[in-house]
Amino acid sequence: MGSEETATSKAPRTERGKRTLRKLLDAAAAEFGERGYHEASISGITQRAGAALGTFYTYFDSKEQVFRALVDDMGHLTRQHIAERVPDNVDRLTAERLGLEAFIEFVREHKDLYRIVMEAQFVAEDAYLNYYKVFAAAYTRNLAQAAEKGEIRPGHEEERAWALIGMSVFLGMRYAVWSSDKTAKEVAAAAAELITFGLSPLARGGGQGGGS
Amino acid sequence: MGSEETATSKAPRTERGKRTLRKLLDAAAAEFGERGYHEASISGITQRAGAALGTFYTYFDSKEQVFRALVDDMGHLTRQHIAERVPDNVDRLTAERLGLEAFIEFVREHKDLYRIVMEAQFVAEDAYLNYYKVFAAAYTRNLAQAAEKGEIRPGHEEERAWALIGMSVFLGMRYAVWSSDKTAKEVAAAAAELITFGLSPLARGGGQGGGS
DNA sequence: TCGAAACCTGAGTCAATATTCAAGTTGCAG
DNA sequence: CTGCAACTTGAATATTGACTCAGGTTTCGA
Repeated sequence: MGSEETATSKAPRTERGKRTLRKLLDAAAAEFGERGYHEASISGITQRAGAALGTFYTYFDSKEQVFRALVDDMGHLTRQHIAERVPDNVDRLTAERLGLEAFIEFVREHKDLYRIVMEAQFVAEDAYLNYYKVFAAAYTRNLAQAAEKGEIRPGHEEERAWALIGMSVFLGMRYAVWSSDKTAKEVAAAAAELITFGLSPLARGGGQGGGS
Repeated sequence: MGSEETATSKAPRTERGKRTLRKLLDAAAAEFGERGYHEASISGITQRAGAALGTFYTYFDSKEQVFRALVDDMGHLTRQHIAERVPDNVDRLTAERLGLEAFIEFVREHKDLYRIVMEAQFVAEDAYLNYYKVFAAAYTRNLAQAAEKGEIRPGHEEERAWALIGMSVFLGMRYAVWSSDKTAKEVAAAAAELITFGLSPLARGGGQGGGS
């Protein structure tokens, strides 16, 4: 459905307008990311953008609207970044590892924006819900396909999808937002091992095989 | 050490005072849970509690302080509920399943309070951080012990702990907060299967041999 | 029973800030 | 060049809600 052009009436019509809109969006991302939705102020955004307070309302209807725009944008960027890093001819288990690695890297490069997505849960719940539902649906489908091909053991794809998303989000929070004391590769490798073999002592030989 | 008694000076000294404090805490939990931190108002809390606005400040210094008190309380309640449901003589893999089951049940019975914990990330980040750090530390220790006993394959206990916590949180959000279309048992069983054997098609069904 | 400490009350203070608007300034088509 | 639409400006408006306080009521030990 039309997730584009949320506010046609406010679209810029000149070059100058386009430049200003972009400055405002970047400034908004920085302001929301640093201070959180409620601490953030429109005047903070316009100051960062080097514009006057009133200019904001030339391009947006409200504080919440910019916020939503940023959340949606974030969904696209995340999916795009992961898709770029995961060739679609690899098997599911490899895709899981590469995907998680790409995700952690992405969060690291966009801490501010990622915070915005998480906060959306309390500011624009429907946008948040949508963000993860889209992810979960795609994930569930991928798992089901992999099960058919015999790449993974079949069963409970939906629960697995949510479980795996939760893993990614928390690992991202812990190892990308809060601290970067391990590389994305390391973390992804450890998690991939868990995802692939579980905790059972019976699987595999028993060793780790550690990363690089 | 002293994580108790955040505001000694404001502790109630009579029976009436204790009753009022309790009413305020319950009212605050309901108000924050339903409306979120910023939408919630002190007057909303006192109205629910059937008290006057000023009474609030007899027991709390600020809006944020009650909120923090609730987050801390939630940590205790969660751990307690899980501990009650997980006998400590069972092996780790069983404990994982029972723990997750208990967790989902708990979230279901305390949706409002659980929302508060999640929102703490943006209102009282240090309280939130602490909440999960305590969990992760205990989890990491449990995994390490289990590894020593040979109940699970050793390796990367910290990453595993965060991954498992993330799974629980997201499964709780999806299957307890957003919808209850599956029983806690079902969800826990599906996740436990993933945790135990991973996604690999070789585990379980395929005779792994392995055993000594 | 008495009085002081504890507690309760709610109108009023005060700061913050989202949003509006009337008056400019700039860009561009003709 | 001209003039109008697009854009910018920032002071003013309006609302909201956390927090205070001076004066009353209740509790409870002595």
